Amino acid sequence: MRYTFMMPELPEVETIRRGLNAAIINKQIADVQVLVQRSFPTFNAAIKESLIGSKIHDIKRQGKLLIICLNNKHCLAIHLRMTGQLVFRATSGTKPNDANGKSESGNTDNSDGNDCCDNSFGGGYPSASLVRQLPDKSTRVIFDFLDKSHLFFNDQRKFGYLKYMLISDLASDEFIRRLGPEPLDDNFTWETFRDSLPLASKRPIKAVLLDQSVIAGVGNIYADESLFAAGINPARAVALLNKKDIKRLAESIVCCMRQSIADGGSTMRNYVDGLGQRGEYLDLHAQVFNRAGSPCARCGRAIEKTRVAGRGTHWCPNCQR
DNA sequence: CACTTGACCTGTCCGC
DNA sequence: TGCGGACAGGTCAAGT
Repeated sequence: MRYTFMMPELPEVETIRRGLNAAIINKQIADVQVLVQRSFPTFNAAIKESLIGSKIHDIKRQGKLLIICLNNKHCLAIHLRMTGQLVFRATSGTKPNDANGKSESGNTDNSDGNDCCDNSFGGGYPSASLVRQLPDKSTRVIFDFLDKSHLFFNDQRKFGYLKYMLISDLASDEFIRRLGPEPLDDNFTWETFRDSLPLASKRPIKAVLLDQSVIAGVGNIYADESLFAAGINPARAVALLNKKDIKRLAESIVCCMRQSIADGGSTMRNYVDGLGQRGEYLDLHAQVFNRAGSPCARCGRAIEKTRVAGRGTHWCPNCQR
């Protein structure tokens, strides 16, 4: 089975949060199955007992971390890392005419609304033509709700994880405690960003943007895109940025992320043709990511792909100095 | 101390 | 067609 992947950075996680918010609030958990222990390392009989019977109360996000709050003072903190997905299915099983796999006509799924909400959150889910039966081999955790609907945590590469904890312990959680400012917070300003940057550092700005303690939620796509938008060479040392650069960069990060959320996030679709799935940021608005060799929208020179901070990095050598 | 690299995984793509 | 190897990216541990 081939399907698209979401690249879960802040806009994708926010898109998922909104979709789940519409789909699972107030649903009561009837059962939990952990198929791969490492995806939910602390899971045990006591946690299972605590989860069963609880209701989904709220869904929050901190950086790339999704937090499902329950009505029992606990929450599930979920990090999707790179290939994690949360897929809601209102009923179990697949569509009758899905039985022969991935026919091009699989749009049947969209026609009857809520039976499958793949496309509702994340954009990384299979397009309508690729509805797959769940669980599948990437399924790690299954939440069964009392109304017979399900939430699947799928994660091909097993890097993502679930954590069960008291809501009151969130603030002291080591991962959350270290997160830098949230670019989408109302009180986020370029000064906030500046104060969080290691201003004397010789590290490349791209590496620093990927550091979640500097700014929360930026990953490889939005690092590249916001550096392009700000006209800054990804390899430039932070110490060589001036006030104008920092200001432009802060604005670019916010702008790219807002645009991406409006587009439903980013989906890597190099495996399938698009058939109406969400997550169209890369198609509609990305300027450099995955566009090596294509002409720069600003100057026409070919976009290059190099390696910065050990990551594939896309940029325009002419526009980014 | 500052910074970089490798490990964790699995599936896909590319070249032979 | 099949196989091996490079590659993808978020985070943290280990290395320089």
